[in-house]
Amino acid sequence: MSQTVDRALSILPLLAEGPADLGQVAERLGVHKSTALRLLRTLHEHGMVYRQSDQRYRLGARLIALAQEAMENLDIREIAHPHLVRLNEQCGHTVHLAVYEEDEVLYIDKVESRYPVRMYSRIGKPVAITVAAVAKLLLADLPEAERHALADKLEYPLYTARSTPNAPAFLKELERVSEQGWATDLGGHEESINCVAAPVRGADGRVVAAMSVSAPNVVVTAEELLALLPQVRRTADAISGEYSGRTPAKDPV
Amino acid sequence: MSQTVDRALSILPLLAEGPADLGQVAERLGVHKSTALRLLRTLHEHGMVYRQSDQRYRLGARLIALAQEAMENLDIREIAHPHLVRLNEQCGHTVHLAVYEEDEVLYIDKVESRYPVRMYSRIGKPVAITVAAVAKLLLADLPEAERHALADKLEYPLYTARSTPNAPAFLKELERVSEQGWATDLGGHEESINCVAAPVRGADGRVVAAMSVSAPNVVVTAEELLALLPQVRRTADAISGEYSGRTPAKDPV
DNA sequence: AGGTGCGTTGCAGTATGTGCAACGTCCATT
DNA sequence: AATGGACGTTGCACATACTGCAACGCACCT
Repeated sequence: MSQTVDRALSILPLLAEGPADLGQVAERLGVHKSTALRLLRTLHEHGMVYRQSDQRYRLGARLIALAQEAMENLDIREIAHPHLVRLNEQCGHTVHLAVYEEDEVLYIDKVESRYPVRMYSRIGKPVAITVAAVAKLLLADLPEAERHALADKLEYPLYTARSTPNAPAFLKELERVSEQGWATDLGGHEESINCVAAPVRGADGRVVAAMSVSAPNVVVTAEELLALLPQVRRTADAISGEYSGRTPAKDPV
Repeated sequence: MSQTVDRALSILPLLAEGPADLGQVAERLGVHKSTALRLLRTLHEHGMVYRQSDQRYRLGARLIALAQEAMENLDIREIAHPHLVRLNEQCGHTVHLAVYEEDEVLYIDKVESRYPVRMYSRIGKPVAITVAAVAKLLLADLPEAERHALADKLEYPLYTARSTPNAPAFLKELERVSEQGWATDLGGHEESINCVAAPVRGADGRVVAAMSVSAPNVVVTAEELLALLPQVRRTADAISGEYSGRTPAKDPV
């Protein structure tokens, strides 16, 4: 809606790919160098971009700090965390918490496995939306129209032979997940990694978050991991209960 | 430099304090509601803000994802990580990596303690700049003019009785740190937590990052922690060596 | 019904952002 | 050393695109 702001914000994902100089930014924005310069300067004043010693721009520290605050403001994370830790203490595997927001699913908390083999994933990282167990739960709860629209819009990268191949398969899987109330990802993202996930629901029954336990084949088989399902569901339900009991977070006066 | 972008970006830290509705945003920006609406819409299109069910705005998922990418692009983090993990395996305590950027010091990596007592800190979180051991190392290396200007600009919150009280004390401490080549924080931030830190240097000898080992009094005494100094310095030097040896990261074609 | 608070829309005026062209600087090349 | 090119930077005139206003719609409350 606002051209100037629109252009300025378009610079950020561009820089996320890697550092770029003024000319590159101007070219990719399709504007004159002087225009790009002024936008970058404004972004710089706010600490959103940083000018490194070779004069090129990259994303700045304030951006990272802001994102940090954004996550700390999510009350679901705060409530869930101790539960995730407890589950990790019981089973030893990696535990994730994820939320859905406008076409993206992202991890907002993680407790590392106590086994030597660690998974590659990070808080704040967008999830492989078409295969991850937590993503299935979050999307399965969307209103039908939105769910279909999103499924059509998505791409279906074939990470492995068991990745969800296309929209119809995905929608079918979502329905199955919706009925059974839990989800799995058996090697759909990385060949040797399996996950079991359960939904966290708000007072109105809508899914507000999803949590999962993940472990590589070399540690436990898929069957052994599935045996943890009751524990995972109990944990998710406990979080749901605590979350529903509270009044939604208000501003601190 | 660009008024519109400037205003739009000013919304973000404002929302970082907590969700806000249109009226509040407009008021705090000092602009008309319709103006604020257009800015918020533009931010929304880019996923930087999210409109929750009660119509209020809060920071959005794309912001978090961007920050994530920003950190993954920091080559120093990538190089340092395995070293941090190794140090953690040796000593068991929490290990941090931090960088300085335009008046802020922030953690860019962390390996959790293997003792049951965990520290409160998070990747991406700005560091208590006047007391943290890593901050001392990073600031001690700034050009004198910049260092003095910054020291004057800072605030000196008294977290504990041992917090750095004011600019002169801070500058004196920085000189000491600069000479000895390492730094400590002995209960300056939280009464019972101590840290030992060492600098990571680039090929030109400038400090590009700093790493620290932290542990609460209940686990080890300050003296015991200080005994780890040689190990910490060795680790930091190893990272420095590897970082200097490499050509600075270029765009992947 | 009537009133209040909030988000939203269309519009006219002009402040504000835009592209241009020229300049300075640094680096590579001859 | 001298020349050329690439890149960031500046000042300026133009008109686009942003602003604030006022009116509207809507939901909620009394």
